[in-house]
Amino acid sequence: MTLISINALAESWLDSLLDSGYRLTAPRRAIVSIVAASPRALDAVEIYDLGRDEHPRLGLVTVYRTLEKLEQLGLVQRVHQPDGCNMYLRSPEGHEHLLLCKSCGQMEYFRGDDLTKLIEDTSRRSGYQIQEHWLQLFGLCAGCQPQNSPKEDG
Amino acid sequence: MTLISINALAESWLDSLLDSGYRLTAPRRAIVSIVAASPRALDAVEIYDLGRDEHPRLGLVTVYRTLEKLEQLGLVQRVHQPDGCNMYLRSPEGHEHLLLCKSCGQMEYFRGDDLTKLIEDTSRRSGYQIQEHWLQLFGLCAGCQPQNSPKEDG
DNA sequence: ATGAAAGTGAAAACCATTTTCATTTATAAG
DNA sequence: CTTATAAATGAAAATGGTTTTCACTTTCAT
Repeated sequence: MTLISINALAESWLDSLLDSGYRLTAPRRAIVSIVAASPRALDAVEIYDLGRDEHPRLGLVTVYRTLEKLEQLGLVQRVHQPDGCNMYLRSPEGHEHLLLCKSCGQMEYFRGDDLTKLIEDTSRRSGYQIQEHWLQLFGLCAGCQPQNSPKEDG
Repeated sequence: MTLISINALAESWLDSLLDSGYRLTAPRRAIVSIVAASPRALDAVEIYDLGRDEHPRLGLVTVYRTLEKLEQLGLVQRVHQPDGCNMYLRSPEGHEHLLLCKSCGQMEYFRGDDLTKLIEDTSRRSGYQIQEHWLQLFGLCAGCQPQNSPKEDG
């Protein structure tokens, strides 16, 4: 994703906020520019710290409130961590799932087309009407894998 | 699962605790009997409340500490909720995934055999070495679905 | 410019979970 | 059956991410 398209993404988020009746403020612009540009999930405090470079008076509360709005608009996805905390990541196009590197925090989306069948099968067998699902894979990205180790059985 | 086998399950958990060098105490017996017998995921406070019927002096802290041990022994599985809190559920036999009813809290395990292929494919395509995964489906169990509503597009 | 409503941020509140620490208890040894 | 001791307990306090409160500021329509 180039700088130009990242800026376009941030602009489109600001447009969405406006379209939904929200106002454009300096704190929101700072938060939007950071989250739209980040290829990895960030937690609220990271966004807060980065945001204060751009807008020193920024408050952590505003970070949470803005993320909540961006999530409601479907622009940002909340990522649940094993420790119960949340990180925030721009939404993918269409429905994809998350792949997170436990070492560097890098994330990628991947398409889970196969999952549709799994969910349908499970719904049929169990009788459940399935409304929502979480699939997150955790591991080591290519760059974080030990380069020298003999191949392992994983 | 019959009463007899539930009691056997609780006994086997107590044996596991002993085998790992832990002591058997009244609070632990109460917690084990509740969690081993429950077909649905319970949160810490639910276990605390149920546990005090059996052992009135039980403390919430002990519930957390015992659940931590049971989880480490692989006997209990922690279920992450969308709100960030945790519930606790006896572990399935082998690797299965969770299906939770958003209405009544009933849960079922289902086998995600198909997921193995998805994970392998994703690992190959992304270069990630995948170590862990979460798959949880949320919906309405058969009993909680609106019986009278006209069929919907879900 | 002006006013009303939305937005902000510091501080306080919240709440699930964890830590602290003095007391109690299970277990092994005698 | 005692006794010693290390583990376990529970009340209270601490923690830490997140949310609420509220007085003040800012946006935007007029």
